[in-house]
Amino acid sequence: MLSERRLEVLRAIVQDYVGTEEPVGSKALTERHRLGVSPATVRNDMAALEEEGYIAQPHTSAGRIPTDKGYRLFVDKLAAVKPMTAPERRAIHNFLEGAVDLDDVVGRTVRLLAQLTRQVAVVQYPSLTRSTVRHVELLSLAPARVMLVLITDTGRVEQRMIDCHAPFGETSLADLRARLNSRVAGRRFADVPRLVEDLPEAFDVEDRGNVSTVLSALLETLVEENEERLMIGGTANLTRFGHDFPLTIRPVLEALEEQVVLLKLLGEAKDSGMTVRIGHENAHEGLNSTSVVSVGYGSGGEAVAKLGVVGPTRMDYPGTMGAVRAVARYVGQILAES
Amino acid sequence: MLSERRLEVLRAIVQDYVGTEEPVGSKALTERHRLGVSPATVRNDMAALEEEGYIAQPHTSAGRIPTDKGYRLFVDKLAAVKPMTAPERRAIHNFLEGAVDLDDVVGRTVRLLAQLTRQVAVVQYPSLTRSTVRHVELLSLAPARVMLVLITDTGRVEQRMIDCHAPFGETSLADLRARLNSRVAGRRFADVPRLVEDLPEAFDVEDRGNVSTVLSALLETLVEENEERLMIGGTANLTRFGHDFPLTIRPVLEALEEQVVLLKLLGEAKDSGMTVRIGHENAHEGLNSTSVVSVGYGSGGEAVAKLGVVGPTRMDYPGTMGAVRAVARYVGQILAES
DNA sequence: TGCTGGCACTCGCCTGCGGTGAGTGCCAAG
DNA sequence: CTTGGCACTCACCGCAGGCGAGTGCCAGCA
Repeated sequence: MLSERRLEVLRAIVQDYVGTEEPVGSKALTERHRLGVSPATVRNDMAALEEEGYIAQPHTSAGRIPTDKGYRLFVDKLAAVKPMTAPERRAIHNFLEGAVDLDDVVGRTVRLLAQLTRQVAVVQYPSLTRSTVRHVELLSLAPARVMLVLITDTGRVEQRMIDCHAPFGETSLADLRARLNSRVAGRRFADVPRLVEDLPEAFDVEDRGNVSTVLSALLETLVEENEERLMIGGTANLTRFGHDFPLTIRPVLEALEEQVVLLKLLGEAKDSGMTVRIGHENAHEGLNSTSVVSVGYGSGGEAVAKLGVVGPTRMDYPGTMGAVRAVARYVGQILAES
Repeated sequence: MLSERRLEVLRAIVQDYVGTEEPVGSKALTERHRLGVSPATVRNDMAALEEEGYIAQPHTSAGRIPTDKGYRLFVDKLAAVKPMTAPERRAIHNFLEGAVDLDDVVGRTVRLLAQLTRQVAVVQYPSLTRSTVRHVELLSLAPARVMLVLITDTGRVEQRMIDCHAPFGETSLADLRARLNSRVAGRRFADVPRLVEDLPEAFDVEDRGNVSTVLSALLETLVEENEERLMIGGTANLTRFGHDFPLTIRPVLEALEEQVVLLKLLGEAKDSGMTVRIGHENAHEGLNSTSVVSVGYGSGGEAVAKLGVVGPTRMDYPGTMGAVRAVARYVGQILAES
């Protein structure tokens, strides 16, 4: 177990390195922090910390930089989430409040988060699977062609074209629309399959095929998890990444383009509370030199989706975590209001 | 006026520089191209070309690189759009054909374009203003709350929440829905205002206020040009930009994040035919070291939106233009089919 | 046992220096 | 108008030396 002072030294190293982006040495440490001991002592502590794998030196006779393990310890034990100041909170609220629809909410959130953290922001659209149905609309576009429009309580709209085997009469369609809505409106997605199971039986034989087609399209839309969308922003902040650019930045940009990767990334995070994945803790190789801070957000008490930021492992964790948490809270509020 | 050979020299310079990314000298030119003259002659020609502002040297005693003006002459007079090969065309078609909805079409297009050109691709969603109405749906969510859903012939869906002053009866709403659709379905957006002008008169006095509210919401949705969305992809290709990275890439990333900037960028392009904006021809400062190749695409003969790529001024213009044109054509086809 | 000051050592970074070579401009001759 | 020749420029490369931040180790002291 590390002594109290050694933890203090580690904290100082992380803070200084995050600030200066340069390896930090024993002398500089004692000057900038009131550790109450001499550089020589600090050197001994550093040697111990290095032995344990919390810090490393890029080359002999240079200062130390924290390792992923060092950051991990810092985040778990040494850092407190930095709360936003009152003016910041007000600014967040004002900025989000002006949103006119869901796209706008997500767009504003991503811009806000990128600006606050000066990092790349990722915001997942409120997920379908946990929300409830507000309305299902069926439109006849051609005799044997129906458009299904699904409206959720989060304001999201999903549409889908359905080709029927046989012409679908306007009255039957209206009938189906009415029955469908009376059964599923206000219900959770997960409950829908059970609720519509016996619907075809209520129809004439000649319509049952079409009804089933429509219902299965509806169910597909509901479970289609890969339809989950997200928005990213603040990629320009990647330029502040480090000196040895092209090599570091390229895989990150590539990873960010793959929605699948990002969704998995956010999905891996714990459902409640904040998750911080540091460097190699990220499964995706391209993100091995980045840290991901993510958290769930939702309109009620429950999380319906996640958001987070991607930045260099060398990031201001307390500040970033504070910003992420605050933004998640306010987005939840905004969604609950609308 | 420049002599035939000098134009030939300029073409050779552009081609070599695009290939090697290094200033090209007189000797290398005569070796790689069959100009039929000696290096000394080429030197004279180069001096003349520099005098006219078509090429420049980064520093004394280095080779020449084309200026924006040089590239301009190259694309206007010296380069032919390189047609795609048959296998490439097949690949494009196959790749786009699997799309299941509009989002997917746009997503596939942007990925395809980025991959083909190895540059940043930008695809605008089919624009509302030029398309036609397929269906208007009105849903009563609460007594005095209506959701308007607008479906276009390009498969795009726009929704909007409307707060009414007074409760809007279900039957009146159904009436409005029916009348509205009979008037505007299949009509162009531009014609809608004229077509619905006298609609309120057909309703009872107590409903007129609500009808007007709904209609003005519809009209707003129609003209709301800033609702235009677009998708970008291939940002990882920015890493191939040049050596002096951070400075070049940052403003480009920033510009790409501003949808407004991009929409304006595409909007400036000619309606038909391909547009190439080179370096400082781009109004936005951040894109002064990039070229933008854009073209309209559409489901019928008419363009409904634009797409294009953003890359370094030092790009393979014939190849890029060929790819952009081919992709635009096939997207048009796909949209027409669906 | 743990902290401290001292000391020799390492090694990345900066600077200055000459050599090299690609590329240029100019000129006189064909 | 083209061409070969020639002197000149200047970015780039490699090398050596000095500087300095930072380290590890050790002996002395509380």
